[in-house]
Amino acid sequence: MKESESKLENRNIKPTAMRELVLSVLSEQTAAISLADLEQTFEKADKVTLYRTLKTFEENKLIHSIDDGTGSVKYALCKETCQCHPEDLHVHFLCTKCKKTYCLNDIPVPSVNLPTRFTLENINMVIKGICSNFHR
Amino acid sequence: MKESESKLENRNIKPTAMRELVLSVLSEQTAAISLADLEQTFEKADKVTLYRTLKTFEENKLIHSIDDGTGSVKYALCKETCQCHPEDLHVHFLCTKCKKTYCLNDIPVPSVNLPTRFTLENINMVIKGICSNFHR
DNA sequence: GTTAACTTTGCAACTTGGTTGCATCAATTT
DNA sequence: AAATTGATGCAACCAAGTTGCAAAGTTAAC
Repeated sequence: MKESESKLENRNIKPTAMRELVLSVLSEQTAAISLADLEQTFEKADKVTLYRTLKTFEENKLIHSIDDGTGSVKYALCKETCQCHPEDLHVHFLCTKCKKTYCLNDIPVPSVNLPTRFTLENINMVIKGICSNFHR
Repeated sequence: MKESESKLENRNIKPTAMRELVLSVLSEQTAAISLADLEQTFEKADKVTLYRTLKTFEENKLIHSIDDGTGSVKYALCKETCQCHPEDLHVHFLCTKCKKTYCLNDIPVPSVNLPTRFTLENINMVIKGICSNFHR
């Protein structure tokens, strides 16, 4: 069995050809990509199918979405063990020059002392700035 | 001179009637509000005017915007001294039950040790969960 | 192996939030 | 008062995301 196949099945996603393709595209990325980005890597693929594929992946925690404030949601692969719980989350970085959004996998989202009676479910932390590609 | 007038002028915003009205609505809020919310508080006001008013306010740092991932940007008043620099920023909280977005003014955005060659400009940190209104 | 049941895919069309262009109106300046 | 500048309002547009439905593909049952 192909690796992509088992990755999908591990997350209880039926491994169709389309899904394996999308997964492989996602695996190649160094930055998070949007639905539109994904669409453009395929010459001929329906936006809606890709959209639903991403939704399925996200629901099953194969990928996570990042709202970086640019108006288009980005997606990136989760780590094998990720359950998308607060302790699994990492910081994201949006470069205002190159417009790319990176997972800073090594930087966990810092914990916050919420006032009592506030229950935490999820945290979205996006840092904007200039990335190393523009500092060289 | 009215207080709202001077608040506007302090931020170099020409105090028109419309702008004073919008400012007063913003002042009344306990949660951040969207353009659509704002539109509804006025019986008769053009969406575009309100939109541009918010833009002007934001550019001049009278208010700040929060992208809470709901698909509509929210706005809230800045503190008097706010320059919207990283050290001025606070955490925001989106309640998944009541759908309101609150400024947690007392909780500064925690500082993050970025890898070298990453320059920080801004941070958006939104915590999702359930707010006190639903814990009573 | 054929039929039935279910899932995925693809097309069209729509919704919503945000945005721009342009004409009009108000206010400030000379 | 005429001229310049800025604010407002209407219409129309744009992009991202989303839904409905039919066609194609897959799986299961007989």
